[in-house]
Amino acid sequence: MSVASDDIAVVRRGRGQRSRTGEKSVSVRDVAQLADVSVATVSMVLNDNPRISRATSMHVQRIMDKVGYRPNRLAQSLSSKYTNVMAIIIPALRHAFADAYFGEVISGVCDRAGKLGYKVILEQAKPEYIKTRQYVEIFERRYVDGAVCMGVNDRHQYLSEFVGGKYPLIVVDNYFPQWGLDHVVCDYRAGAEQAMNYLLQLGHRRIGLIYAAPEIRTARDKIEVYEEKLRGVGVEPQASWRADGKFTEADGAVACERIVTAHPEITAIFAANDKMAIGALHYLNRAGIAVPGRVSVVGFDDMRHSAFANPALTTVHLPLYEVGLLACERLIERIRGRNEPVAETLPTHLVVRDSTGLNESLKYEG
Amino acid sequence: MSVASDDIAVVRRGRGQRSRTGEKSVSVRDVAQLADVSVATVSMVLNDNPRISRATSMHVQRIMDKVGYRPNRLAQSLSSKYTNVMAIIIPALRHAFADAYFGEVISGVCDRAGKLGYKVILEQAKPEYIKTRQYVEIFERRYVDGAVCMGVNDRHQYLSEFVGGKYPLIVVDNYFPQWGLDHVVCDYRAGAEQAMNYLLQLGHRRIGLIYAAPEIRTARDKIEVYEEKLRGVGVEPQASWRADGKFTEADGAVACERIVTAHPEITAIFAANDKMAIGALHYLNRAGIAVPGRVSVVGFDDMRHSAFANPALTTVHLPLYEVGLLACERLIERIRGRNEPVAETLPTHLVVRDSTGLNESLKYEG
DNA sequence: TTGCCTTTGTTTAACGAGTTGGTAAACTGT
DNA sequence: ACAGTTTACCAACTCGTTAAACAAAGGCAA
Repeated sequence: MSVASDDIAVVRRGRGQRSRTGEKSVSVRDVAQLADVSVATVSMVLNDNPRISRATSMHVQRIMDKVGYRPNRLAQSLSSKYTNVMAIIIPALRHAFADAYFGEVISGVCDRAGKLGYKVILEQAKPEYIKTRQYVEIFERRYVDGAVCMGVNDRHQYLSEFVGGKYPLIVVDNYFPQWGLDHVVCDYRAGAEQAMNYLLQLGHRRIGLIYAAPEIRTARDKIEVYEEKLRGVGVEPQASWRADGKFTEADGAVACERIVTAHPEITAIFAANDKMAIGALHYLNRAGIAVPGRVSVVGFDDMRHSAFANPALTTVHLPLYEVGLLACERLIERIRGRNEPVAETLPTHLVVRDSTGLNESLKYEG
Repeated sequence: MSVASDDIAVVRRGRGQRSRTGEKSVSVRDVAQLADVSVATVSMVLNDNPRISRATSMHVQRIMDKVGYRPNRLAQSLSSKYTNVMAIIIPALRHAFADAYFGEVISGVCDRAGKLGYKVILEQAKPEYIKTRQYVEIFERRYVDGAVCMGVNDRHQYLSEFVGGKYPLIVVDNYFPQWGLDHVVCDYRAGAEQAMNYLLQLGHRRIGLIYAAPEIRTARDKIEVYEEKLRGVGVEPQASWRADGKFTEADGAVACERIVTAHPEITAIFAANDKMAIGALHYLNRAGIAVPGRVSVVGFDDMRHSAFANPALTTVHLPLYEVGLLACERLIERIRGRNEPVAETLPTHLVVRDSTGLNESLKYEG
């Protein structure tokens, strides 16, 4: 017996992965040997295959616990078709992850993914990234099973490569009806209507618009609703009532200044996101223009800190965290085999705070 | 010749991984066969091993391009010891990724990681995550080669498992001298000194403190410097001059209210981060307390939108993006074999804006 | 001509799992 | 006691890549 045990050592010769510090990690083979069963049995225990008896299963489990066996995910994925990893692709803006907008969605995706056994990798779609087709490379090289794609605009033709569902992809907060992709979006039109209706109710008629990124379908929706709503009350929107704020505080402030100085008759500003709205508030404060006394401001997104702006910002709440949760779920369904495209639209609502008030000029008119 | 070619088909029987849509992907074997060389040669071409002649290399390259061969990363990692993936571990705060503080660091890590050929996965250290030791599981199951760890506090004993460098880990913005881990931190003490020195220069003596998370070493540093600096000018800091703002706008506002109502003699507030400072500004505005007229406010972090607060926030700038870049670099060095711990400290500087001014009460005293 | 590097490959065994056809052994029914 | 069935498991191969050991041919000096 004692001599024969050498054979075991011989069988294991050369095997056993060593970590960078030289420790060997335990594999199925080790467990199988210790439990005195075949590797197949261990594998089946691992995936609780009904072909294994409860007794054997418990026995093997105990051994696994004892030696601290952890199945190597690389080996698992190599043979199993799935990696259980998804990518989040965000645009290559400066310090994009520091943007609360993307952050909320990412939080949602990560929370749900973690719960469903998926890991999440982060990808930034820089020009170089697009040019070298990395977005498809991550699939071909088996980094991920699927991708959540945010902040894409109409010029991003690369999305067309995902038509047909060869590689699972879900688009967040934009939609491409022509391609039959999955998407999860907030109801941007309804949100814009809520904002505009409220301003109109307060008596505002000459309303400025700080827009951004008209190459994004959902951003264009806001512009269109703005125009429709004004025309709905018989006001023809002037081209110079609007300016591009590029979704940033700084450019939002500049846009606001441009609009307000050129058109002192403007009594309200609709900003297409909170960052620009906060930029606008900042300019108005500096310029000594009372908010909401002389000019009302409405934002869009309901970022967490917008409630703490001075004055607290009235804005349209977007369920971005929920969008993330749902996008993650739908993506996993697609990974698991669904083939018909789905399109989810989540409701928005207006959050009234202190940056909006009655159109004061009404007092003199009425 | 034509008959013998059947053998080749026989060799390939049963091989070829199929994607979920049923297409077979091309492997080294396919390339080898087409190029009429061995798989080893293809592998060596891939890693441009000098043992391969230029001619053969070019020939194989051409075939790879033609058939669109993409090496399977799972298989590569399985045999190569490295995964080229790193984790970012952040605390389990609600919607943590939407926090600009973490976002800046994450941006830095991602940018540098992408450039150096690493992918980044996101992990949230929820209680459950800690309890089941997932932070070590990601190493044992070969998800990652290393981890960047943010927002850890002194109660997070799990970090002690990384002592000795078995698994590469780098700690951001906190330090544990006793464990010999790698860290990259901002110079929190210097930052706090810059803020306090400035307030003292402006003539403030009765200064309130909105602190948070004293279980974090770097957060404690700010508190200690606050006390030291006050004592340095002969003022004994009162316990009730301070309140916990929990790093959020809402609690920052509450903390500010508590301090200011209990101590009307206070002329300045030092907040341990910008979010709490913005909460404080919000409260002060609502309460009709002039900033900086009656109370000055200094923040900490220099979040992007702090410049657009009303009034624009004076704050201590932290090079968080650079911290991310550096953390990523140092981590990769550690992965590649460095064994001595490193500790990097990055300088901060004060950004003076509009929320701070001379102590007005000096007028009456002087 | 022999011996010995170099250069340039190839053969083959890992890496650590999943999977499937096959088959002893233990039951069941008669 | 014997055929038929079920249970419980194993051997052997799979996935796609790396790397160590081995081999053949060419160059060059003694």
